[in-house]
Amino acid sequence: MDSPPQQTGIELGLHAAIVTVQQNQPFVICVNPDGSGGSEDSLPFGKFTPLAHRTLEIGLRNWVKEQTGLDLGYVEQLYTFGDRGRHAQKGDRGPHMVSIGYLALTRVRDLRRKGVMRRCWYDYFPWEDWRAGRPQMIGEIIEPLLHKWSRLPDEDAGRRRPLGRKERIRICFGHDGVGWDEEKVLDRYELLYEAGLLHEAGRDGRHAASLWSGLPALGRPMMYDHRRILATAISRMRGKLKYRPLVFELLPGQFTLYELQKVVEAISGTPLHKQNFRRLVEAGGLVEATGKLQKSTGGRPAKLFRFRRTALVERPSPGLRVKGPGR
Amino acid sequence: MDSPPQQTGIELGLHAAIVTVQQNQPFVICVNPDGSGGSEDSLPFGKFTPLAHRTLEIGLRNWVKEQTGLDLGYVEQLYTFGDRGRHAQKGDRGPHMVSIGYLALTRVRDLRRKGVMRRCWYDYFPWEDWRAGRPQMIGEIIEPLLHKWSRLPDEDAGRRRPLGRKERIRICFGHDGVGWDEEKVLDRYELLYEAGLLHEAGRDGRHAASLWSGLPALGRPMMYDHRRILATAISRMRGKLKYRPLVFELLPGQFTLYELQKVVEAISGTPLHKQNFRRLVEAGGLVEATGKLQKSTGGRPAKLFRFRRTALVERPSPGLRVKGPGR
DNA sequence: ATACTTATACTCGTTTTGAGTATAAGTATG
DNA sequence: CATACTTATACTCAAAACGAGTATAAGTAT
Repeated sequence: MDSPPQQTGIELGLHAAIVTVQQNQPFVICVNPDGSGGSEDSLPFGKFTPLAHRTLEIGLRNWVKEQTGLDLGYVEQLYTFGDRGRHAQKGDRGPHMVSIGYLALTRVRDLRRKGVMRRCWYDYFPWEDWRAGRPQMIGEIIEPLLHKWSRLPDEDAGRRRPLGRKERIRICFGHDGVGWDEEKVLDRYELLYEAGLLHEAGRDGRHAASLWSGLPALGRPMMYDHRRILATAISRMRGKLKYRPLVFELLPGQFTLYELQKVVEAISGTPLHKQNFRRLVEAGGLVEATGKLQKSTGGRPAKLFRFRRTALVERPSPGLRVKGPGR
Repeated sequence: MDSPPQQTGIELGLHAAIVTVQQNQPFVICVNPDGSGGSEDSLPFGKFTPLAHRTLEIGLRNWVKEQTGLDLGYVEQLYTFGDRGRHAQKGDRGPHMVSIGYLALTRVRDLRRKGVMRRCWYDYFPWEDWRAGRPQMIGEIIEPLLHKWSRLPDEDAGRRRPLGRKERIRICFGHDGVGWDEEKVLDRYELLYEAGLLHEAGRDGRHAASLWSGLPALGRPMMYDHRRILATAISRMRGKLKYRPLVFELLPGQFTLYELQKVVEAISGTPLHKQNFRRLVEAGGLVEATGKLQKSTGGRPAKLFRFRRTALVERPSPGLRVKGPGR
């Protein structure tokens, strides 16, 4: 017998984008559901069960602990995703799935759990890494395809879209006098999604995949809408970096200013002027010298610093007001 | 017979903090469930039913339309609230309620619907309006009570609370060299809540209301956790104002720079230097003169301006980088 | 000893900001 | 219609912040 015709209810999923930085690379922690097979990467996630978990965040922490063995430190809610068809991949007619995405920061050193791994987030968003200059793929692959798309008929024009496709491309990818805004990670993801250039868009049936036949994959795809959640996480981190001392969650207790800079660059995806970064940080009062030195720099030993927790009390928005390369 | 022992499921509520500005006052739109009786104000809200609504936002728009008659323009998701006991007021053992809060902006002129009204948001948060200087109630009522609270034993100390109560009070209310940060609306709400100084805290059972017997109500309470949602909305608006052209959603098509300033002041709750505000706005390129004049100023006629939609294309973060009075 | 590395300090011209003063162009009042 | 009063707008000026360097310090590798 079939299961009874269950009233279509709602299930809440909790999803974590767990970020860590190592060797100057920003990583996100992934799980690969079928062991290590060919399936797509997925963020750790699980269902919220109000009977078991007093709060959403506790539920998230439990799922992450169970799936990855990690105890999370800093956790922040990002966004709730609830569009119908989000789980179209499954094709099931079960209860409607609504997902809450979280950003978590950690300093994890090794992941021993099988099926759990970290991956550089620029594997998923190669166009977001400007540390070595503008990525070639933007000019060579993305922009030509987007401009082709911008000339196709646009059924959405006008309706809730104050800007045309061409303008959106300019804003997102920075051209013709518009600068690159490293915070627009989600906008860029959504533009590429809408243009049908991402693998996920095919699942959604939004655009005939045939339109872009032979398209090289733009970044590594993820399960469901997990890449969108990750894009949201990166956007949030890049923005919040500037007015909240988030970075220190990713650094050890003591660090050199250059290490700090490299972490900020890894997250923001832009190179920074070393001398001015140092001036900014020291003037900001977020940090204090420990009196010790780091010898293994290869050159002059660097002073070690620590985060001044009390800085939170002194400054209205204690972040690293870094600015990218501008236009 | 009782209803069958229903498996405790999840219900998703959609809540809207609808903001509008009139006569230099920021308003939020409320509904009073029992007609216009003595019951507490509530934000428009309703259940998300995936069968009826394709997306969460569509669901929200429908509920708002049904309850208030308003067609919303700008809508933005704020936060998802899911703690157990949020609806403790009801005391029911039904399905667990999770709520998604939204911020909406509108230029509504008149609300004709019965039971629907607008109310100045500083009725709920009188300590947030610094336009005429530091509100007296902070020094005379809030701070004395908070300091009394800070001397009580703190069971949370250390655990997930890097800062002590005294430091949190200083950060939130700006004292001893710490400036007032108008964006910390939610932090202040939560501090007052934790201290048991808000009416809502009594419902939660967190603090014996008797501790503060004879306490004058700190701001007007709202149903459930609606005041927390409103605090989140105000925080978000005050922050986003600075890097997104939100204000223009609240202004008519044409406006003088002084009107623009008054709207910004109403939202941020701080006074601004008129000449510098004008310089900032004109330099920002967000606005262009229409060539017409507003005569009814009482003095020299003011030029009328309009929002330049294309400014979005030119600037990386096109907001009004206003700064409050600082410390 | 010499070249090379990285860290740190200082300089300098430009831009932005805070806080004004000065002037323009109306209305209200005697 | 002269005068005071109102509000709008323009301009000034010193302080601070910023972008892009040069200079110097203190190590390692050969």
